[in-house]
Amino acid sequence: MELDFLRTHIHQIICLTDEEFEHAASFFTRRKYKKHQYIIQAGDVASQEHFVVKGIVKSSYTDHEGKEYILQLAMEEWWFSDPNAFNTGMPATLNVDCIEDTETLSISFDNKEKLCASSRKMEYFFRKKYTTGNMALQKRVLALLSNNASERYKQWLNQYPSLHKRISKTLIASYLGVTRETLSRLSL
Amino acid sequence: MELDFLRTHIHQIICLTDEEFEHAASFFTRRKYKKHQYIIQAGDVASQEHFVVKGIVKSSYTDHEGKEYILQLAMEEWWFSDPNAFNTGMPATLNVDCIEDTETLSISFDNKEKLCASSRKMEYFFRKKYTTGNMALQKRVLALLSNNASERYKQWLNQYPSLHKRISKTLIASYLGVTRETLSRLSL
DNA sequence: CGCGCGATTGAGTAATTTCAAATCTAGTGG
DNA sequence: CCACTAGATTTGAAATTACTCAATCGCGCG
Repeated sequence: MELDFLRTHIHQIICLTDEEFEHAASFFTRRKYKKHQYIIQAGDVASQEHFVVKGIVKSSYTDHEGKEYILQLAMEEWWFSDPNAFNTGMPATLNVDCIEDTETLSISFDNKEKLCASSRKMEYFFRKKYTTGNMALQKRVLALLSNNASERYKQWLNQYPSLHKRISKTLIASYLGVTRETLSRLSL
Repeated sequence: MELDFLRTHIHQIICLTDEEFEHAASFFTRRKYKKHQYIIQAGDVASQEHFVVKGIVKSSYTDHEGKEYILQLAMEEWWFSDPNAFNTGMPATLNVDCIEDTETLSISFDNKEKLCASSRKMEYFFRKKYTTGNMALQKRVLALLSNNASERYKQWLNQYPSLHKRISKTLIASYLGVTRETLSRLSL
């Protein structure tokens, strides 16, 4: 069941009793989205943080010229949101839509705060989640600063071997910050 | 005093009593470094997280060709470490050294965990700190993906107006991911 | 069969880097 | 106060990388 998947995920970091997990789970809602459906749209409020149970979503920013830049490609066991919108209550600037049919367990900002306030372990869990998120983001900044297109692509293939079968090269290019034509020309 | 500065900083997010703050403060050690001195060196363990009381440090990665890429320029009221080394115990891959004489309040990984375990409010504080850190990192990723050199420089000047007087353009260039020659040629 | 979409290829252009040299500037010692 | 030096910044010209726009290819599916 979907909740088991969340439970396994949480248990990689903390150990919850059945009651503790059920308490935590009660703050989440289960959601289903179809391929190409939007989960978050720029301009809307984005008060939910989502845990991917099944599927893949892409989180992206579209600039004034209509060019799209992908911030995250989130598959099973990843969390996503528009962090700025989620944490500040401001309108979303990102779009999130589904690359495959997707199921999530989602939690509102208020519920997340209530959950953290009521469960020491879950606050610890989310703190640790953010530290790993920080490490990943910093790694990506470093890659963008120091690696050329070919090296970034190689590193990406290494880091996410299971993703590249499920995602078009056009999207990978947009994640890496190059055009699809350039990605296509890379010799590796 | 240095601790007052930390206290003010913490109070932007949570409210601590005198005793609570003194308890928290007891986990930190005060440190002084001179300009050009290393605080963290690649290869060493980096078990401390640092809060800047005074001064500026740069956190950077040096690749096999000797090129340096700046991950962070941390001034007063910023936190820095080698996040990967700090959280995993692995040897540091980053160098951190002082651009000015610098004073920090520093906390070890173990002490940070003890502090969080003993103080609900401080665990909340660090969780919130990481969420804002995530937002900032994501903003930087987006800037690297979507903006050219000139736009990144403009955005940086806007975002950190007080920093550019204290930092050489060579370092700013390295932070922005361009050569100093390119930065020098930008018309803005 | 033919449409539609993603991937590739080609040619010209724009942005950035590289390497080298010239210029500027702040601090030091005479 | 001035000359001098080290470091930072700027400028120049050629080379490289990546982008743009356009055309072609490949393939699954109705």
